[in-house]
Amino acid sequence: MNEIGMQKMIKNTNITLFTSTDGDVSLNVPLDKETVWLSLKQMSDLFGRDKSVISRHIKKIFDSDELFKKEVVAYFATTAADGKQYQVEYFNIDVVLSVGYRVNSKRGSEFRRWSNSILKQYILDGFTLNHKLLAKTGLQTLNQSLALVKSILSDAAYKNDFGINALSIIESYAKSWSTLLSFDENKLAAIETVDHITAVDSQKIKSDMAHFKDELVKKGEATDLFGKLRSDVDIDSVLDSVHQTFDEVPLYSSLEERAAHVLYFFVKNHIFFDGNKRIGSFIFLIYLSLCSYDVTKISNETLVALALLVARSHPSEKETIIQLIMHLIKR
DNA sequence: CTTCGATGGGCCGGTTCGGA
DNA sequence: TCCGAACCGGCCCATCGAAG
Repeated sequence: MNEIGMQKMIKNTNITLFTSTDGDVSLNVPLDKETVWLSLKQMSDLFGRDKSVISRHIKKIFDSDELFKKEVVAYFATTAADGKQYQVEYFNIDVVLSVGYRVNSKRGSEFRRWSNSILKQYILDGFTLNHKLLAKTGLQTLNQSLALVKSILSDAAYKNDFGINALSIIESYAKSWSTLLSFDENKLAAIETVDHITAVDSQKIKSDMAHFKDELVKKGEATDLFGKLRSDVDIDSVLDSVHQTFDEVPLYSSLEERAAHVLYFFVKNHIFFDGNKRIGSFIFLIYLSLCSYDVTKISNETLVALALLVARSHPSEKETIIQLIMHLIKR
């Protein structure tokens, strides 16, 4: 027995959950579905209070929606003292804990100290968990949750705007989580797709950009400095740089890689007096769409996050950032 | 009909809180 | 600081439904 007098031992299919310091109580409780179940009588013995007291606490717990009866109650056939079989209500460990925190008795205090010590240990264990293991567990849980939510949202009742948007957000989040986890571990797998390089129409990009600026100026969200070139480096030279070759072999072989560099160069090189992040994001989208990429797959939130990530990154992190962008827009 | 488990009413004692 | 109302947690007991 430990210092607060509790012991836990497996006994056949039952478990001796708790023995008080005075040794008065030893409960054999059924184990089922990875939890323990206690009847009203057992909780009454456990906490040293009348059954009506326990019953009233449980009623309040359910009335206040702290717990939901259908989730925490089970009925087990129980042989009573008279030898008859009764269908008795049993309450799982969630109810036992809730009642334990409400009951004002010596055993209730012992129980609270015991459960607090367990909780404290769980918290400490949680903090010392390996970070990567935690992240992977989170990803696994997320994927399982995603599958569940998908199945729910596939129901006809949820085939509305809300359902479609919710599913889209969850799917994007799951993909981002996975990518960011790899990013965090610095082991993003290289994307090796190779596609036919088509020159983009830089005049089209420039005219769209001018139109973009006009719209922002009209809305008061940009000044004349927006998009004004800072030096003799112009848009064409940046676009040309992502299409450059070495010994007739393209330096950047995939659309993802070229687009990632477009975003990176425009955001990072500060070639404009104002609006580098917005223009970089805008040209990034135009570039992708000119290459027949479905830009609707990229949410506004993702675009903003990418631009900020590029802007705040250290130049030494360039390759990692490029890989991250490539994964997030991977077809 | 008897026994048992669950529930609720009535009552009591202790605590909390607001007003004088 | 005192007092009374309100609230809470507890016990006792009656009642009801289930089981045999």
